[in-house]
Amino acid sequence: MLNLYNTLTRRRDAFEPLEPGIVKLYTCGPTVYNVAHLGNFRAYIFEDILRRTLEYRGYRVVQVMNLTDVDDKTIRGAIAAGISLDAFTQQFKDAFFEDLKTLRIKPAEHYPAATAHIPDMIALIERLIERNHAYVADDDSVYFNIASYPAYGRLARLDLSSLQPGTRVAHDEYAKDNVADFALWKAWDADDGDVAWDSPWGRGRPGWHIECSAMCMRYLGETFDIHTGGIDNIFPHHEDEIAQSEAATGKPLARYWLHCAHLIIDGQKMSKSLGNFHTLRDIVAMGFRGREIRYLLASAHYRQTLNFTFDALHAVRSALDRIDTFRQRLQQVAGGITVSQETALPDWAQNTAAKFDQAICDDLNTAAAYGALFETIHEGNRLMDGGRVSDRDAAAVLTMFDRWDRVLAIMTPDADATTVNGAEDPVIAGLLEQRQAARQGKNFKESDRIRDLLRDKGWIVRDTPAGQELKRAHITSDRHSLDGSIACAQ
RNA sequence: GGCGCCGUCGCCAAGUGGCUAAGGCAGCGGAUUGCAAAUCCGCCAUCGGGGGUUCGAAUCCCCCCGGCGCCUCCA
Repeated sequence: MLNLYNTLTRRRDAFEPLEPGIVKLYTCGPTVYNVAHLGNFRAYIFEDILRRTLEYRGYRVVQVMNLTDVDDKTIRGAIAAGISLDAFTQQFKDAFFEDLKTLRIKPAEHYPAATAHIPDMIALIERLIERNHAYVADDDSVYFNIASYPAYGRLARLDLSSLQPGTRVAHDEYAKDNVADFALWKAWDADDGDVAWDSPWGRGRPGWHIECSAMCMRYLGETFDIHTGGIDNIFPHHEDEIAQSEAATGKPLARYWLHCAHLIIDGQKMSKSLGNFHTLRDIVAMGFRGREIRYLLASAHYRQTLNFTFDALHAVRSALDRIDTFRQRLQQVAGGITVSQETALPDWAQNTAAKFDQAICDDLNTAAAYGALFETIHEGNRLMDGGRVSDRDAAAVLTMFDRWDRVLAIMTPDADATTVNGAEDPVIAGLLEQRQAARQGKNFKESDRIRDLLRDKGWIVRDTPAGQELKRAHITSDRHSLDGSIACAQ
C-alpha cells in the first residue's frame, strides 16, 4: 500500500487511483521567464520520484506538466529583450528540458504550453460566466466570483472573512466586486505590448490559474488522481484552480494534492540579495554533476525544508563513491551472471529490501530509503570480505539495486564519468605500465611518484588484488575549494 | 494580526508514545596495505530550554527561545 500525504485532508491517505492500474498526474511546471533554480528542481525531483514510485508500484502514469509561457514576467522579459514572447520563452523551455535530463527526471507524457491552449481557457471561462461563477467587469476583464463558491479556502484552510489583503494586491484591480476575486481573463493594457488574444470580452490574456484548470482537464479529464506543486502554490494558485474548475464542472478536480516544501541555502532563504541564489547551471559549472545534485535534493523528505549546503554536496560525492564501489564489487563477485527479479534474495538483503519498500511507500520517504540502501551495502561488504556471497546472490542484489534505481535514479555514474580504461589514453596507459613495473621491482619511490603524476593529470589510481584501478578525479570550484583541488574520485 | 512548518551527533538527515535514537559525510583507535585506496572491527547524540500528561515521550499538551513559510500570479 502506498500512503501519500494529502494537503486536502492533512493526513497520509492510502493511495487508490480512480481507474485501476493507471494514475493521472498533474504537476505544476515552470514559468519560462528564466533559467530554473535549485528550489524549482527540488520540486521537480519530488514529482519525478512520485512518478517513479507509482511506476514502481506497477501503475501506468499519465503525467502532465504545464509550461507557463504567458504571464507578467514572461511579457516583461520579452519586451525588455526586444523579442517576441515566443522567442523569449522558447530559450527557457529548451534550457528547462536540458536541465531535466541533467537531473535524470523522466519526461512527462504532455508538456502543454499555456499559449497553445487559449481557446480551452476561453471555453472554460464562458462556462463559468454561464453558471454565474464569473463576471465581466467594467475594465473588460473577467473575474471569478468567490462569493459564488462556498468551498473556497478548503485546501489552504483559509477563513475568507479573516483574509487581509496583502501588499501585492494590484491597485488597478478596482474593477473587482470583491478584493478576493481573482482574474480569469485580463483585458489588454499597454504593458502587455503585442501580447494579446481575441476573446468574447475583447483582446486580452488569460489569468494565471486558468491555464492549469483548462490544461489538466483537457489531458486528464474533469477529475483526476494527483495534483502537485510547491507548498507556496497551495494559496492562491491551487485554491483558485479548485474553485474555478469545480465551479465549472461540479466535480472534484483532483483527489490527492501533494505539496513539496522549500529549499534553503545554508539555513537561509535562497535569494539574489543574499548572494546564495543558484541555478542548476551554476552548480554544474562548478564541477558538480546532475547525479550528485539529484541525490542531495532527494536526501530529505519532500515535506521537510531541505538545507542545501556545499558541505553536504561534497558529502554526496563520497556517498555515491561508496555505492559505485559496492556495485563494482558485486559485479566482480557475480562474474557476469545475471538473474531475474524473481530470483530469491539472500537473507541479508531481504531485510533491507522490505525496509526500502516500506520507506518509499510511506509518503516517499527517500531519506529512509537511502538508509536501507546503505545498510545493504554495509552488510554486503562485510559478507564479501568473508567470501560468503555467491555469484548468484551478488547478481540478485544487483538486480534489486537496479529495481530501486527505477525510483531513485542515482546508482549509475554519468556515461562520461565512468571509470575509463587507461589503455584508451596512451600517455596514461604508459604511466600505468611504468608504475606496474616499478612496483614489481619494489621501487616504491618511483611508483608513488607516478601515482602523484597521475593524480595531477586527473586520475586516481589504487592498487587492488586484481591490479591497478583507475578512476577519474573530480574537480570542483565552489566557495569551499576555490583552488580547484581534487576531491574524491567520481 | 490570521494560518502553517521546523529546531535530533561537527555537517546532512530518518524516527512522531515503548526494542540498545536509522543512514550518509567528517573524525578517532585498530585490522588489512610497501605506503595509499577500498573494505572490515571498535568509538563517536538522550533529541533548543522549561513545565505538564503518561507505567513510559525526541515523539502528546502548555510556555519560552531560535529559524522558515503563506496571507492574491514565488517550487
